[in-house]
Amino acid sequence: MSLASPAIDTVFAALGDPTRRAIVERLAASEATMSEVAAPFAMSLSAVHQHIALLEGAGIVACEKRGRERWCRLDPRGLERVERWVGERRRLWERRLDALQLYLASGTAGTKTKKKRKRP
Amino acid sequence: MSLASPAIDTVFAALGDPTRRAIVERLAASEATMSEVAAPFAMSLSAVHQHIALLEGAGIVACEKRGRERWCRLDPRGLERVERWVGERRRLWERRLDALQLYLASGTAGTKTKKKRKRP
DNA sequence: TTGATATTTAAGAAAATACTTAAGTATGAG
DNA sequence: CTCATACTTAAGTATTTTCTTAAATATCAA
Repeated sequence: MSLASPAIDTVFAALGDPTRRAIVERLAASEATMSEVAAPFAMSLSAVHQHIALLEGAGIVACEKRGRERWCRLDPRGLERVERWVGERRRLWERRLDALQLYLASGTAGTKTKKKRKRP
Repeated sequence: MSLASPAIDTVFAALGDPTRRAIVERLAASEATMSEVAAPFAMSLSAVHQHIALLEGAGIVACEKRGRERWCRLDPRGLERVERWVGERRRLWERRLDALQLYLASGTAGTKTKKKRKRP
């Protein structure tokens, strides 16, 4: 029943493949059955099935069986986790850059890192 | 001289590997030389070198040689592209969900998709 | 029931990745 | 110049991933 979200590792690995990103792209437009998803690809249905299973395991896609068809749709929570992971790291680094800018602008550069130095 | 940014494909593939994400994580904290980056990992320096080269090729990390050391730091633009790609798809799908909610709430459900239907 | 459709599963070939070791090159210190 | 440090590069092995074919299973329709 998978209450815990899949390891972020799994999520990134899933998006690492171009076919799977194309599937995400397709499902961003609308939900679709497996055959519909598979149609544009030059590979067997079985291969696409495996890709979808992987996306499902990563929490990026959620599927539901209706009759003999499997309807697939995007699970925004999977993508959200990627955004958060990437965004957090980027902002962490950018804040550091900003701090450096301030530091350099303050004219303290070249003084090793003493507290403040009242100019002599 | 690489004016164009690397294919989004390359960027996602780069982040698909756990070691490389750990490197990103490390560099989000501060820039570092290759040896410093490599230190915590249980693999050869050569392997880490290859990972860093790949991250560089993907535009996620930017390096600069100072003397005999190679200093590496995060290039926020690489991560930003991932955020954008993922965010755009997620929002596209979520907007569609919202529209569906509205549609269902409007009491039009079950009427196939005619324009509006003034209630009879 | 019988046949067609829509997956699903299993097993293995093929291709791509991640690592290793070993042998380079470049730079700094003495 | 000589030695040690800090990477770099090349080549090959190992593992992982992707994709295929073939043989199920499940559902629908007549």
